Amino acid sequence: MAGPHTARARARVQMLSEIKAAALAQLTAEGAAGLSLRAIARELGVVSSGIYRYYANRDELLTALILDAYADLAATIEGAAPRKGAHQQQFLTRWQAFRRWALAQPARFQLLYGSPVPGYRAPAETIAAATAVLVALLDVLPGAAPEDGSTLDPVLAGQLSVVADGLEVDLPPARMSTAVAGFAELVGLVTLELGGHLVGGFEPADALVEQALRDLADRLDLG
Amino acid sequence: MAGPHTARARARVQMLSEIKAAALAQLTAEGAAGLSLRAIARELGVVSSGIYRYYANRDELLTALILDAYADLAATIEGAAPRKGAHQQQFLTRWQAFRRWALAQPARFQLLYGSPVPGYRAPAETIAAATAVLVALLDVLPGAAPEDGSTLDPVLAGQLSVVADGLEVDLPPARMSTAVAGFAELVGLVTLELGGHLVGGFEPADALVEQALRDLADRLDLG
DNA sequence: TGTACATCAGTGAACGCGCGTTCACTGATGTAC
DNA sequence: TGTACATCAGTGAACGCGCGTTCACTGATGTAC
Repeated sequence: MAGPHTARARARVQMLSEIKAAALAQLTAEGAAGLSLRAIARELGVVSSGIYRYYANRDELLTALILDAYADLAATIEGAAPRKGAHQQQFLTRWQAFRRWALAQPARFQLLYGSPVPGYRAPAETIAAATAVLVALLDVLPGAAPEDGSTLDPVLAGQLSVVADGLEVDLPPARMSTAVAGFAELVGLVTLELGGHLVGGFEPADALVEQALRDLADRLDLG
Repeated sequence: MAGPHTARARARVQMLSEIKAAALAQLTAEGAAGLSLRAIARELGVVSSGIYRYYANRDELLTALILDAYADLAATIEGAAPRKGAHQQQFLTRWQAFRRWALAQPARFQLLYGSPVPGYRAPAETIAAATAVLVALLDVLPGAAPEDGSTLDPVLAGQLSVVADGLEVDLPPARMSTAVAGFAELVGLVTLELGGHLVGGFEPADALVEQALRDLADRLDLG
């Protein structure tokens, strides 16, 4: 728990982060499935078995990369707009920050929201880390309930309450439903954009996403 | 172009499809990055170099799998609801068919909409095949323009018209915008569901998706 | 209907490459007295 | 401040494995006359 007090401990911290940096570079070039401990060792000028002083195996390194990415993404979103001022502005800024982060670092986005890495089984800690992102997005929505005469399926309403409680956000089921669907919309837009599915029509997709988010803001009673 | 008239030609057609079937099984087990010609050959009881009589290389096989998947998905959507009767019913049935296909064959969905396969460069034909899916989804929307006093960014409106023309669907920009965003929403919902991002809250996500699609239908002036 | 030739599916060996992980080791760094 | 011992980062060799692709070949199938 104590910080790095010795030269050895400081070197260790540095090496851990160099390994992750090299891994990220590889992720970008090859995708998660191509992540290779030997290639990382080569990159760092270290013999391949040396990596095992730092990560017990490939999966453990992948987990570290995933946890880092979730934390970085959540922090980026939060940092993009403080929780004050007009809700709509906060909303647009934060949700667009999600996209900007993904476009700037597509490999990390794919690591989090892309195809599952074959053979890798995510440990439970990653689920907790994932929620931080959703919380950062939902945290700027107003909690006050709108007229709740909506016709929501009772099972769904129950699920939505449970999730809202779990995330510790104060959103009524109807708005929560819209917000979760909106999150899926954002993930989908970025996925399509990165996958080149919007080529030939939109591209850059800024205007399309802007419009989608403004529409979403309306549905969330912001504005 | 003529069908298989000789035993040799018939055997060839059969072998092509056996290779693709084995490849699909592998895709399911290992993901696209783990697709191996040697493993396919082993599976079919053929020496590894034998595969090269059928596909010039790994990329060519991948392309064939992608083209097949797009075609199958588009056909499944079209087959789910004929173009007659209430628009909203057609819409819900077709869009839900997209999700059902994806849940039934997650590996194929990931191949189309998941992380790009490292080292694989999709040829232009795949783009054409991809549009068939979108057309199948958009084809059931009514073409009549709603009141078009919408405040759409003119650049975006232009892009939307071009895409609508390219797809040969008759949708005004405002509705096209909603439809494309809605497609992203569907892709995102399925992506999150398959990625296990909805675990602990929704799951099965049937009610969530149903609600999202009904909301979307409203925005599209169906119903 | 029969024969000569061309096509092509599948073989088997090889090339050159990469991977994750284990293990016994060396030598430098850190700790306790 | 100095010495004896413990820790641990990094080495180098090895195990056992898998991959895509090329090439010269054989023998069965198909075609033209």
